[in-house]
Amino acid sequence: MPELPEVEIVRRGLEPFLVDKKFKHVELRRPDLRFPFPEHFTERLQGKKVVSLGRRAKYLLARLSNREVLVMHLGMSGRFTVATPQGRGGMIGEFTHDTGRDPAHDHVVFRMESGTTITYNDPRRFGFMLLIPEDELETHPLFSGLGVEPLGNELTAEYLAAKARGRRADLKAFLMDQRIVAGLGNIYVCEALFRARLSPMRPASSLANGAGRPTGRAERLVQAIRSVLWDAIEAGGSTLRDYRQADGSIGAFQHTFSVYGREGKPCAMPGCRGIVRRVVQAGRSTFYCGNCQR
DNA sequence: AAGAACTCCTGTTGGC
DNA sequence: TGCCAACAGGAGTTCT
Repeated sequence: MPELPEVEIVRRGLEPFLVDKKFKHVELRRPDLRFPFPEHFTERLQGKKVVSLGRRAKYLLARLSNREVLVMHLGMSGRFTVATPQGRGGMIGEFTHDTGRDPAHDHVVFRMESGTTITYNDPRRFGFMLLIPEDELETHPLFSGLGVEPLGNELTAEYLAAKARGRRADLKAFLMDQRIVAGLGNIYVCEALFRARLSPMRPASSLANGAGRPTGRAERLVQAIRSVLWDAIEAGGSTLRDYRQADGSIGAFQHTFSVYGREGKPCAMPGCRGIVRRVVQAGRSTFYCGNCQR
């Protein structure tokens, strides 16, 4: 599930229940996810207050009152559910992408002093949690090599061209590489390449000319990446299928993929008569229109 | 050093 | 209907 937009949506959903709140009790139901939990994980969290909840790439970063950072990655199937006791009826508010989750995969339960319970569920267990001192975050191996944030000022055509120069990898693989642009995944790479009308099989080096300057393709790609991520975040607000706000309102849900998962369907580009095709690159499905993506 | 293959794990889907 | 292979929104590790 989670690429940058989804992680950002999860961050926004968790923020009011975590920031300025203290961990009262943390329950681990297994010793590891993708990696073992840090030593004394529960003890190191209990009694600490969350100062802020941020995001870098696909990582959630909960800064704690003791200057440690709780780093959380959702992997492929990680999800959080928030349960809040409300009013006399004990009404439950839920923030989740999946009501039908199997409690057998509830691996971590955070009980906050506020009374909120936040449960981490992850069937495939590709997610993980770490505790890293705040001042070691930037130099930590997981973070030191990360590329630029696509929604920040650092993603420019010049940046992409400089990174792409001489690269023989496919454009698809280049964009999936977190060391280039941090936070893109299979869906949004496919969608961004569609918006930029660029073939996933084109060599990454074609984003730069002989002098290492960005081509028009690089300019288009930057705009496409930004727009698809912003649109996804905006629409993501409506993916909170089971989110009920205090007033009881429910978000609508909408999928607006142009190519992802649309093999065999007509291309969405106005005027294009192409059909969406699926190929496998580096073991991952790529969806694209061979007619208008060149 | 870059790039591709392999790996972790469980659940769902589509074809026979 | 049941069975089995393919596949799933990720990314570190290991190999060439």
